[in-house]
Amino acid sequence: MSGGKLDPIDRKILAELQADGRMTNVELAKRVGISAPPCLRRVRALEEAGFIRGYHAQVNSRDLGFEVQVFAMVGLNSQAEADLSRFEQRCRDWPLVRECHMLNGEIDFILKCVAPDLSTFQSFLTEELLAADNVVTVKTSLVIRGAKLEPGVPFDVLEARAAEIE
Amino acid sequence: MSGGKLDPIDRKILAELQADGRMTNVELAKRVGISAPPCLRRVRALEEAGFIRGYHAQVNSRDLGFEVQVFAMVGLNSQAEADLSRFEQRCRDWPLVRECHMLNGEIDFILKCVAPDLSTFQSFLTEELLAADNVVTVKTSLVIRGAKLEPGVPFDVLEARAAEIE
DNA sequence: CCGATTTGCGCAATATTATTTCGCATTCGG
DNA sequence: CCGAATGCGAAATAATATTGCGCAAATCGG
Repeated sequence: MSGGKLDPIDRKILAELQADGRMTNVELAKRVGISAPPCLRRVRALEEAGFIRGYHAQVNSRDLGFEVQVFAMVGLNSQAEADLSRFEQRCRDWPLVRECHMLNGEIDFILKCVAPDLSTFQSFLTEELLAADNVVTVKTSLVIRGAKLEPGVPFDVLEARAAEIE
Repeated sequence: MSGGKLDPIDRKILAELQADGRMTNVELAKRVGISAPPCLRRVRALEEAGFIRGYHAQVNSRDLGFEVQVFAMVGLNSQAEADLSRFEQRCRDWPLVRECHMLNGEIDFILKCVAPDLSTFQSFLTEELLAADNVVTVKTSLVIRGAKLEPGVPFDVLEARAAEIE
């Protein structure tokens, strides 16, 4: 695993842990075809090297009382790096904003937001987001339903590419 | 935990497992202030009841060779339920599409896509997405950088609300 | 208000799993 | 062809998960 390159076993480990992050190490080892100790060493190395950023339980936000999900497309006045960074920091400070991506094109940022109800979101929108420095336009779209929510990366595509490269 | 309602310990469990999905049960028990066996029982019950949908390792897609992330805003011709469902099924079948949300407003769907490189994405865009039945407009925006990527739900907001309700 | 039922805790015992240690095989550069 | 480096896996040990109770507090019908 030295030079930062991954062999097929490493990729299999990542794929399995992406699919089930609580799999026991013995089960994982069985699936990738090596014994438990080297398997654990590989997992630790992958964590250490940053290929694995963390493990998270996927909670059902609707059941938890966050009925509203919204995508907000934000346009800024100035795209100077300092202003972009300042806006990003704002987003990090807002708990209702779960994701913030800087985009190219007319939209500068897209935010994925959650809220317990519409009025909570509206308050956030008008009092926080629209009121924020440097924000010019915000277009929001309510999520009606999530049709696909796959975490991470398509490992089947990755394997196909890896096979090509060989 | 009977009627589907959550007590403060359950919420703490969810918060902790959302933050670190591989935490051992003893550590979790320690943090939420009960002993290991009832803690494990609660976790199982939360999984069973669907509050926890699964556990996933968060892999670093860029390091894995998926350099390109794109948001695609899709407009359809017909919004009849059958047509919406057909499009959603298409999205589920496309590995490069990781998320698909149905929205209100002029945009019908927003897709979060990944690809190893731009040309792979362009091929997907022209040969698959734009060529798909019922698709009228697709606006794409490249992700320049991800400024905030918090999985799940803001438990601090949840706790604040829970406190109000009491 | 009281006893029966329910719910949920935690101790203690057992089964699984994680982690360390170490020796062996393979690879690689000289 | 040889020593160093890498990575595997068996075996031993340390932690953890899981099960099986008994017990206490809350709930409920009378």
